[in-house]
Amino acid sequence: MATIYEVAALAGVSPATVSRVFNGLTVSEEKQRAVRDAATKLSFVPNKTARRLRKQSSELIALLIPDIENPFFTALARGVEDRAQESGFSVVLCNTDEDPAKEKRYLGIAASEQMAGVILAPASDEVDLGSIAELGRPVVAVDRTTPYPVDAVKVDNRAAGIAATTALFDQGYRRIACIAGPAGIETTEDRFLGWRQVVTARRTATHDGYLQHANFRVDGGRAAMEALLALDAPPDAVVTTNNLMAVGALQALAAAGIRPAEFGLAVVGELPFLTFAPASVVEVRLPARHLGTTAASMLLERIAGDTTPPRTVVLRAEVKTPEL
Amino acid sequence: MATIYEVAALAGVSPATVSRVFNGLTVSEEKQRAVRDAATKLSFVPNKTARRLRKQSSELIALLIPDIENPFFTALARGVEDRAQESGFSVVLCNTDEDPAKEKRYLGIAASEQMAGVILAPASDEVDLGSIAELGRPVVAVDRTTPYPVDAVKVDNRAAGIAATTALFDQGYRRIACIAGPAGIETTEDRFLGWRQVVTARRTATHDGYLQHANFRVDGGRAAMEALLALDAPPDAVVTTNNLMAVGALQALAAAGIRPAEFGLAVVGELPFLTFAPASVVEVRLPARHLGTTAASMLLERIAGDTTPPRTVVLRAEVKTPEL
DNA sequence: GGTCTTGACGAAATCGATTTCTTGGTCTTC
DNA sequence: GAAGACCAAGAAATCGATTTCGTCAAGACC
Repeated sequence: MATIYEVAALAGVSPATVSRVFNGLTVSEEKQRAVRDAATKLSFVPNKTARRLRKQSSELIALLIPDIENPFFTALARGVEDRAQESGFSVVLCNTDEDPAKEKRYLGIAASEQMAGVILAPASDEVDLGSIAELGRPVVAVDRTTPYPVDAVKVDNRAAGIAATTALFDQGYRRIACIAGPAGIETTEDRFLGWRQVVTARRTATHDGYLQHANFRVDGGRAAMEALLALDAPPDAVVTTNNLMAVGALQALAAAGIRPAEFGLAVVGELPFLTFAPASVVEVRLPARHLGTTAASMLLERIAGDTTPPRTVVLRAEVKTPEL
Repeated sequence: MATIYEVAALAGVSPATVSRVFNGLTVSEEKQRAVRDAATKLSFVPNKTARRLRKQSSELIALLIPDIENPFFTALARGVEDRAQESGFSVVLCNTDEDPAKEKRYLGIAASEQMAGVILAPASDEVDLGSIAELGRPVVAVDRTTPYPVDAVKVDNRAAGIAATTALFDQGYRRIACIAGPAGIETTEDRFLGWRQVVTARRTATHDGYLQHANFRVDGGRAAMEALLALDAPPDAVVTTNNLMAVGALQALAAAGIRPAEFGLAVVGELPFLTFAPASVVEVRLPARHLGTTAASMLLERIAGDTTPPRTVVLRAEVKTPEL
């Protein structure tokens, strides 16, 4: 790999001039041509590391997501990537695995790699943005918010929970349970509050076991649904607060020999890779990709120097009731 | 962010000594303690960029995959990540989108960011590893191979295709079609050859349209299945050469009102997020995660200085026939 | 013609670590 | 006790870019 010095020597100019050519500063026509010729001849590519050391920043943005195997987050990642790409930034994807320790590690890496900024779907409330913040690097929280005064892009989760539950009610179900995620995680908390609000207001039947907490994954949803079916007065419908738990719930229903139409299911999120006609499931579709592009746009504005006070953008989910 | 100079000043030693402490070289007990105290007091973290500029290499490995929304590749990524993590390396995930241009861009980034190595699931045959190779950075091809003399980890795709087709034959199907991926991609090519071998050897019924080429995604599988069903002599079973196309095929079957048991389906890969009892589908499970860990192990060995000739590791897929 | 502004561009400093070179001191060894 | 071996540790070079500073020349203006 050729360096700027070799290019300079070949072109008969100083390294400074080569740098100026590559950074679009004023250089005379002829030297410019000489430099470019020399550069192509040596197939010169500026060393990003050296540049970064000098400039104290890079064209890399870190994206921290809690579960890379969840299609919601990969769709979000696509959004971030597409937007970043347009501005010449590259995205480093980091899988925190819902683990605050891993999250911390990656934030440290983002700092010591002098990445230009961070987009973060926090694994927990006690995320520590101190190290990033004191470097002055912008951070955008996505999907979930943080206690720090940073930009955020989220979904109106309460409304999504309400919409999901109301849709089931409107279909005639009157014993509506809820499979929520781990307690303490904001998104699932709000969606579950939406459910409770509707259930309370409409005075549907209820039962101690109608609220199940599960992990955010398929197995959690399956176990929760099995628990619901084992109640003496089982529900006739259920709201799951994320996509993967809905998959688990459907698996449990299938295993119990219950056909989709007999049992109402509403999911906050989208059922991934559905293989049967999904007409019988209410999906409250989250704008995953849009969350990503929005977060990336906000981050890029900050990187470009925007210093207005932190904003929080709230996107709406789109209800897709089955055509009956 | 404190620098090594500030630590040195506070500890009353030279920067060189601080560096030595952090790199485990011989330093007297007392200076070592002084340095560590100063470092913690200033919460010093070595600047990775400066280190990289000097050492000409980093603890970052690039993983280039063609489709981040395909669960096969995310599982593979998990494998890479887990293994890399153990050795203190971080993984930069790059989504090439099956696009040779994007792939090239990311390879350039990997080079100019002086990443320690690259794990690559090539988007096409004409991948250009020149820039990486001339830097002497190790490359491991995963899932698909390249024309370059580099390490590779792959699956015995031919055997997988044979296994899938044979399983359908054994279940009694005699009109077995194949939905293959885009022509020219090695994995799908080999799987399709496996299918053809069985179909020819067992002399099952055949038809011009029994081989469908589709893109690697859900919509491709669906379209291909629709085309199959529209034939005058439609097949009674189908082998799909990847996971997402199987999802599409199942969707098309469901839309046509054909129940799983009436039509044989074998998939090379795993059906993601299945919501019905999958007993009726033959899955030839690919060791996605294992591909990732193996590739990462090989790469890490190369990074550590292994200079033995390139190896190709071939893993076997595991057939999971439905319990009838 | 003389002073002032302007612009191109080279010399050298800089970013923050690692690593080579050097020095001064301690420890062996005959 | 002198010579050689060895070791801790500071001084300075180095990695490859960017950027400040200063110089020199050309053009503007009175």
